[in-house]
Amino acid sequence: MAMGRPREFDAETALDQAMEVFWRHGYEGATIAQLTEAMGINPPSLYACFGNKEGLLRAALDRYTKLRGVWMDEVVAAPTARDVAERMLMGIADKQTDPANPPGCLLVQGGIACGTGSENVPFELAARRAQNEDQLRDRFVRAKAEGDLIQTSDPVALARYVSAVAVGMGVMASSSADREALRQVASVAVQAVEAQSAGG
Amino acid sequence: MAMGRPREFDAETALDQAMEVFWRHGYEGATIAQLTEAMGINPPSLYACFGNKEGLLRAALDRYTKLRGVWMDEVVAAPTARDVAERMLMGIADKQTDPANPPGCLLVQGGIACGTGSENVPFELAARRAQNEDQLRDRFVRAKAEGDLIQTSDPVALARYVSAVAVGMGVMASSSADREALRQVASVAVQAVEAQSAGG
DNA sequence: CCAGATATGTAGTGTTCACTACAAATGTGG
DNA sequence: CCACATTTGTAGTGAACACTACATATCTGG
Repeated sequence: MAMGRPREFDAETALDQAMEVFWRHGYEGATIAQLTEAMGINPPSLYACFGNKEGLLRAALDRYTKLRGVWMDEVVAAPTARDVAERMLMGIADKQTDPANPPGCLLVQGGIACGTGSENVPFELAARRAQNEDQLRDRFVRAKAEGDLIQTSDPVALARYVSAVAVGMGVMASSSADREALRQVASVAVQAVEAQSAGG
Repeated sequence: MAMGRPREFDAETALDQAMEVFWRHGYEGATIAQLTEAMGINPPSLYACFGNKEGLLRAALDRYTKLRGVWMDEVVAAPTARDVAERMLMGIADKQTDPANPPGCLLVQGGIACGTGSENVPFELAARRAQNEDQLRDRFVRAKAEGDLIQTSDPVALARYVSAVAVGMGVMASSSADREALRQVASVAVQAVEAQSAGG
């Protein structure tokens, strides 16, 4: 009985636009005015759909990590730990300098430090980064079990390491590092994984 | 002829307090009210001494990089490229989890992404990080000339790599990574430098 | 002791922020 | 066609922000 007036905008398309604004300006740097303009809607529509600014960020993060999760599945499908690291870091070098997106990574750009009232935003981002790290860790645990990584290697530390390099590359990308520079970093970084690989 | 009323606070002590606030909340997240309270002064004193909020940040960054520069000199004094990397990254693991300071690194926490009107803050931070990278690069160039690094190694890429790892560790530290986790990352990271070292 | 100069504390300034009342518009079920 | 439910656009709301006018206080040089 009575379904109400239908929404006139597509939530996912609007989220993509919001994602870009957060990505470029960070959570605190992004204003509702910028967000609504990018999304092509007015503030009341935003609040009716996403609750508040933080709810919008969470929705954007959900969408970001969902897209990214598909890619991560391809990454961990690489045959060896070394190839996983290389595929991940080289892919990140390309993605973080893709002109179709703002530079860097939303999970870093979103907000490393925030002011009073937004203290949980950095934690929110950290939790999403931790998901990637867990996925890497599981893959490296398997690599060690398969004898691909040497027995003295620590899969947890390796996953942390690759994750840290990825974050560092994201910060570099956001401060105008070019693709070649990021690839150089990735190339060197992979050598540490090689050093823990059997026959490497 | 008439020197005026003397300042009642010590500028460097006040800067240390401001530094901590920027470190913890980022440039945009830090408010003048928080800054003045931490510094123990009133807004007019702040503006008379530092110009504006951005001027205060620059002064805090100057002080931060000055203190850090002393430490970096010790780092590059290590005998080999490998030891330079180890000393730097292990030292960072300790410093970024020192309870005497906010977690992470001011040059990252200060603001990776900022809103309209503060666009140059991220560049300001990036420029300071680049100084460290340059210092590392010079050291690695020397290491290669000395035969400490193998002839196929790229000192520029190596410096970029170590710098990227340091930044990544900073982000990890700010999201509650403990000292042991950072040391693990440092330990793995050093292996990439070892792989480019003569006799490594 | 006085004039010039700078610092300080109080108490604001205008602006921008996230967020929302409200009425009009647009749909559905009976 | 008629309640009813929900969305939309306009136009604000109070709060927080960076920053400052101004009177007072505290110094130096003569």
